[in-house]
Amino acid sequence: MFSKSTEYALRATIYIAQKSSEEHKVGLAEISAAIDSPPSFTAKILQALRKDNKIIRSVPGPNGGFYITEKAKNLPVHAILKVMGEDDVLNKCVLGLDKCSEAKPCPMHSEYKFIKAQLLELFDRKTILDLENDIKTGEVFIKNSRKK
Amino acid sequence: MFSKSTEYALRATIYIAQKSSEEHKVGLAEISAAIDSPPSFTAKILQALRKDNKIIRSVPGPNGGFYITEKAKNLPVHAILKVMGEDDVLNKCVLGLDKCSEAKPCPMHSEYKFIKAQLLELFDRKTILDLENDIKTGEVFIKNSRKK
DNA sequence: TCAAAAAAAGATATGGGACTCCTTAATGGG
DNA sequence: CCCATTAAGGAGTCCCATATCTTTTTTTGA
Ligand code: FES
Ligand code: FES
Repeated sequence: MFSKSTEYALRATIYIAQKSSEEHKVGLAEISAAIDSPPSFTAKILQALRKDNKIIRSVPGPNGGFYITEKAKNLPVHAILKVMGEDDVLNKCVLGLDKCSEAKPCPMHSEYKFIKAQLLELFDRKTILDLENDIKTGEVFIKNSRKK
Repeated sequence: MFSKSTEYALRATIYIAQKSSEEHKVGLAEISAAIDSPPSFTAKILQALRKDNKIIRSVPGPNGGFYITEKAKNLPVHAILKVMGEDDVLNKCVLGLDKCSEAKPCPMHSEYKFIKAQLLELFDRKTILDLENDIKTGEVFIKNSRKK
């Protein structure tokens, strides 16, 4: 559904939300270990998220790292998708028409549109804080089991 | 959602269903013009669909081309996805875990699973014939408007 | 003020999807 | 039987997402 970059962005953001605060930041090494992502590549993605100035923040130097404000935790998943340039992924036509629209629908559209609406609603409603809480309260994961 | 190849495969199959029969086959040039896809690339995709021996058939030579049997028209969209190797696209985890499962769910899973189920159901229920009929009866398209 | 720590930035692979082109094989009509 | 027609097959190009490595900049704390 999403690119690797976006998947890492989502997982990293959730982890940062879980483990950091303005007083206690988390470093790149810890993050990429926790979400099982390539460290250098994750660095690039975190840079992108940070430059956006809305989602995460960072500070270099000793005891530096990444963190997220309580306010930013209320942003919906959609905000991350937007920064990652996948805002329109869900407006893509199933059959590959230029765009999925009521005006020029493909043969799948009349049935797909309801599912699409649910996806849009979900990514718009679910906040970073929600995802963080899910981890606290339920048996959910943001990392794969150790492979080999 | 799907790769370009798969999108072309779906559109091409629909067009072939619409315009061909065992007696009247349609050629590559006509197909790629009708669905607005690169001819040479489309040829590769049609080869793949043909080799599967389930979806479409073809005959070379004068008056040759591609066609689909009435029986094959009853195959679900899912069958095309399978041939194109995108069978598991819908079992991908939103956050990029190895697989989307109840056993090891990500924080999006509890809500996403219902949407996923609808997608799976749709691709399993909707047949090639259904899509063909949609074109006949409704205002739907399998090609973009001419661009410059 | 200096050194260590950590992120930022930049430069450089790599693999695969998307697409092209050329040659080969099969078919049917005359 | 030959030739035009059309699909099949194979080799190769291009670009971008993914990923790595190195160097620079910023910050902290001793
Ligand atoms: S137009 Fe194709 S899915 Fe909406
Ligand atoms: S496990 Fe992530 S979507 Fe199902």
